[in-house]
Amino acid sequence: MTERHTPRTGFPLPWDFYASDGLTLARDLLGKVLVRREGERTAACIITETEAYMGVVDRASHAYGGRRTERTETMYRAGGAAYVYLIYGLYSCMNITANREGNAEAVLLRAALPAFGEEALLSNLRRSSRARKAVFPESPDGWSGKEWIRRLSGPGRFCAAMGITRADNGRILYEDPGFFLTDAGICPETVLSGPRIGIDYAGEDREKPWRFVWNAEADGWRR
DNA sequence: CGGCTGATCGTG
DNA sequence: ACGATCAGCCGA
Repeated sequence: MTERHTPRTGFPLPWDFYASDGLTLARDLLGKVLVRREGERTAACIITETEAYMGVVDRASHAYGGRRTERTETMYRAGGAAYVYLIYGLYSCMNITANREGNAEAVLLRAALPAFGEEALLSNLRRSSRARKAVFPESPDGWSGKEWIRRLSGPGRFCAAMGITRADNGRILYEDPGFFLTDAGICPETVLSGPRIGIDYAGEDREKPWRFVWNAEADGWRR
């Protein structure tokens, strides 16, 4: 858990990286590195799991049927914007918009591997756990190894670790020096797809295999 | 393990 | 009311 160097992983990915359709972007995001600077602190992680939400015709999408509200407005932005919303009154979920303005396609970030700034990631997780302490007095502590990685899995936990909240909604990932994606030269090989999680209400779109998981360990990634 | 449950609040 | 969730607990 020692910081050795700042990630010299190159430059923010440009706007056209996000210009493809949601399904393509969902796959392309695997292995990319999300970097977030907050003051002095920098945290970064490697994206390992995504879900595509395919606009106004997708029954699972917040924008289904062309729904345009204050919340969903961000989804209609051109590719490269962060769409962050609060779910169950407790957790933040982060999407990245895809395609052109008006398409309302977006990719939910569901899991990642810690890449840099583990001090910040860990303290963010501790803080978010503390919020639950009022209800569950026993606070988990001393996470390590497998347990630690597991804590970056799940859209809510991922956002909690990275410190992402609705304050980040609408940030443009290709022109924000404090919040961007970069290509670290990671090329995921072992990628599985399957149905999306938690969308039982989506009728015929429930089974669409629009969730993508990179099995990093199978490609030789160890900690 | 797997399945259930309750927390909690913005959005519509 | 309800949800693109999570953690804890219970039973097997």
